[in-house]
Amino acid sequence: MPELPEVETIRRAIEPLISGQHLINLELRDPSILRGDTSTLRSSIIGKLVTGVSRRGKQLLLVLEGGWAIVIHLRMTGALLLEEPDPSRRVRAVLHLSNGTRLYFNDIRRLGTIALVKDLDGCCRRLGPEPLTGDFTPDILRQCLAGHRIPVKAALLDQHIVAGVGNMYADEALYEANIHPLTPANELSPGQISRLWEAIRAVLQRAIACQGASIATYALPSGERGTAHNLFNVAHKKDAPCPRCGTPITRVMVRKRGASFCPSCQQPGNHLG
DNA sequence: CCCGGAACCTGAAGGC
DNA sequence: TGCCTTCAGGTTCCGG
Repeated sequence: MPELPEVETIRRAIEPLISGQHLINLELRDPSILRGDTSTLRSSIIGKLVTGVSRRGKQLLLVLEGGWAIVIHLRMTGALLLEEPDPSRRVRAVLHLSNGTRLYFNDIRRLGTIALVKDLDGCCRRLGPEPLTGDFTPDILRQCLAGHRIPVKAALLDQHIVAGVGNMYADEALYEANIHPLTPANELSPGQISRLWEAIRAVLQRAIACQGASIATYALPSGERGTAHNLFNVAHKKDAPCPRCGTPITRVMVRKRGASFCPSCQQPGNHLG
């Protein structure tokens, strides 16, 4: 599933190909994926210069001249491909650039969305902090989690608390920080906050270096697969031995979401350090 | 604010 | 073999 490392990998791949080009056409093969005031906005972005490609959380932002932007969210099964896939029946939209580059928005389940926005700041304002920027400190993380009695696993998945972390990397970060997923977010000790902060950043950076995790349908724009899943300790590892202690990895449901963890290394009430 | 549940969506996997 | 149910997971919305 595309989380922050996967979206960042896609951003890095397409940025040099489309930045500085003009958007010739936004071909909508399945108009239902488009969000926002469609007809007016669509006509106002055609022909615009793409000034850059950025990312906010799991959202890919194609920034256009004049304050416009195309905001792409891949959700579960979305992909941006440089070549038309075969079969092509799941291509929902195609972006045509002035240098001939085409970006195929492929999405099996049609949960992914494309939004055309004028107010980029406004559309990202509700997201929590970016975990890989310099202003994300342990104290910022502490502030984000304060006041939330919900399980820390659920808090990490809430994009309004921290942006970009999804199910896989939340499980990996909690494992690396030795924190039980059901620990109330506002009951983490200073030491746990500090370890979790470090773990979130390490897990995400490592995954970016591996160009993302291709557990299911995720692929780079080139069609290649990422290799970050080879580093996973707990995510999608139910019943496998914990790399540290050998205890089989357990999977439980936390607020209707699967949570994989080591029941020995990540015990509740581990307020050590 | 806090929480649970449903909805969106399709393909894989499991039960019978 | 085939039908049926469940699950997977990101996000939003709605009700208590």
